[in-house]
Amino acid sequence: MADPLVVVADLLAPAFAQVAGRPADPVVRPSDRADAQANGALALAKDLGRAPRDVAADVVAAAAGSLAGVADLEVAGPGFINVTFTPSFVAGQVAQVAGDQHLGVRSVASPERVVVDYSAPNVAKEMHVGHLRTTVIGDALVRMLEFVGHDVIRENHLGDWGTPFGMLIEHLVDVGGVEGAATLDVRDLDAFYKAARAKFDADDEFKERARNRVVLLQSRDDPETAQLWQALVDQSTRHFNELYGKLGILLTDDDLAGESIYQPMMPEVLTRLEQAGLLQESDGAKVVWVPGYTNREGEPLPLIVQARTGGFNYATSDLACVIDRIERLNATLLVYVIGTPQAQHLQMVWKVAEMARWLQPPARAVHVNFGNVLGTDRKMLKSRSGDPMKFIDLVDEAIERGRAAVAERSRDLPVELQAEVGHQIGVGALKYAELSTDRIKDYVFDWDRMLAFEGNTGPYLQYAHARICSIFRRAEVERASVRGVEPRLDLPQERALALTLLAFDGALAETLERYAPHRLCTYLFELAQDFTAFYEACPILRADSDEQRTSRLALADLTARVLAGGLDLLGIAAPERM
RNA sequence: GCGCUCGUAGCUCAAUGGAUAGAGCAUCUGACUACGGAUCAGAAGGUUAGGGGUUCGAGUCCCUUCGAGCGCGCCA
Repeated sequence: MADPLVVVADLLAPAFAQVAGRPADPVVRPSDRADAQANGALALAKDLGRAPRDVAADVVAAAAGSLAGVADLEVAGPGFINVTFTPSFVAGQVAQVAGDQHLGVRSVASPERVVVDYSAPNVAKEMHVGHLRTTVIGDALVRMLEFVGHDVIRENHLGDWGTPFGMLIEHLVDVGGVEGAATLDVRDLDAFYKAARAKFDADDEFKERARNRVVLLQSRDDPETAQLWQALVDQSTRHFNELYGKLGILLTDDDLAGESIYQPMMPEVLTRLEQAGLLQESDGAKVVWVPGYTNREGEPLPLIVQARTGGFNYATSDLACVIDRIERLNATLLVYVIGTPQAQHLQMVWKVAEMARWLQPPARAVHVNFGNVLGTDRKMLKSRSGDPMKFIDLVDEAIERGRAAVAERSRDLPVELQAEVGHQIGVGALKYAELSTDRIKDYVFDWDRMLAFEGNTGPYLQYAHARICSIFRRAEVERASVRGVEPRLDLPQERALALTLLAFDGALAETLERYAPHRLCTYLFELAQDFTAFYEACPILRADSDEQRTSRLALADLTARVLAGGLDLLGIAAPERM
């Protein structure tokens, strides 16, 4: 309960209720013109048919004198109530946060079981920039949801099923079968896929083999086919895991929930749709008509759950997936971190799941969508060959650039640390660039900017953190020793830093409400800026007195912990030296 | 044709319907021996694509025009 906004909201609630003549909650928000601003009077004035200023004045009068920790309440503008805290109140709150393992972040009132579906690469296909987005954003959300107390299940919805596997498996047979899989160059899965596709298109005999192989695969009772399929999956996941490892992504083999595992459930999905009276036939296919959706000709648009040929498709498997997550995993919140182009498909699947009463309150599904990654030419980011940029190339280049920067600028860093720190900086820059802008919009990918180490970048935040660690090294003071200290907030920079430190909880809450990691990034950037301003204006090691020095060390320590903690929630390392 | 998303400073981006639209980069002016200069203080830079509407109040909501991108029946 350290967030001053919450404290003020609680304190003002009785005054609002008194003026309203009924329970009424103030809307309290941060403000750059005061410590906090309550603007509930504006909405209240409408209900009461009175002037906002008068209502605000009444609230202030009703609250006057009863607010511990508040130095001033002032009616401003069209009816805002500006709140200014007493320095001792702010200092006390900071000391409380500093003494809290959780850095003042409240856990959610009612923890839920949450499934986060993210990354979802395809077997025998190279991951590209699109996967970078879902992987980095999804991973950050997982960390944050867990931090506030939810029970989070990660699911990597691997693309490991479907008709392409006929040609992939036959191609694997041609290049050496199961033993051949081990020798595949995992760095060039696309070449494998393309070779298979080329043969499929050019060679009728191969095409026939591929079709037969799909039948064998789907029958699920041919050991040789299963073995070949497994070899492809294993080889691919090895590659994915290598990437996740380099990038510091939480996903492991335990989180794999590929499309293949839902195949056995497909007939049941149809049966249950039938029982619910939703299943219809159209042009020989089994479909569910979804209200509100039309096709090119303006006719109703169905969700096809069984093709004319009898095969199931991804709509069916996504429905099975919803059932599985709700009924087997007991999840109440399904988070899908998937690109915007899938929006209509997901909406239709969920609509059907609702109509069938599989997906109903409290359970609900959320689409955490995201825009495209563009090159500096404002067109989709492509490699030189014209294909989408490979994920692995981006990660490797980030690491390389991070290391180059460290080698150039951190010569005094022990050599054995340089490679590690360079890696952390490169990966941090890449991830921060992904996370720091509104995910819905397209964003421009620019190495030079993300690694410029200036402005709103990962390295800037890491630098601010490393500087604080450096202060403690020089001061030869144990970080933990200043942790109970209540800081003195004499200078404006000290006060500003303290207030920003207290806003961590609110920033994280807003981030999760909107599934918008860039909110947390913006907060951390402001915190780092406030710290450097404080750092310039308030000498720490050369403070006027021991008391002041300890006070400032305490502020510095808490800043470092919030920075490192916040970066950790984004999946970014905070090295102590760089 | 229908539908969805986006359009904010030269560039890259912020802004739960709230006061004078904020940062960073680039540009310009500065900073006692640099507690780590990967820094800080300041200046300049805007008809929020155009038009209309709702509201006490609109970058934000609604309508419309223009521009960019994406999706729309048996691939996933």
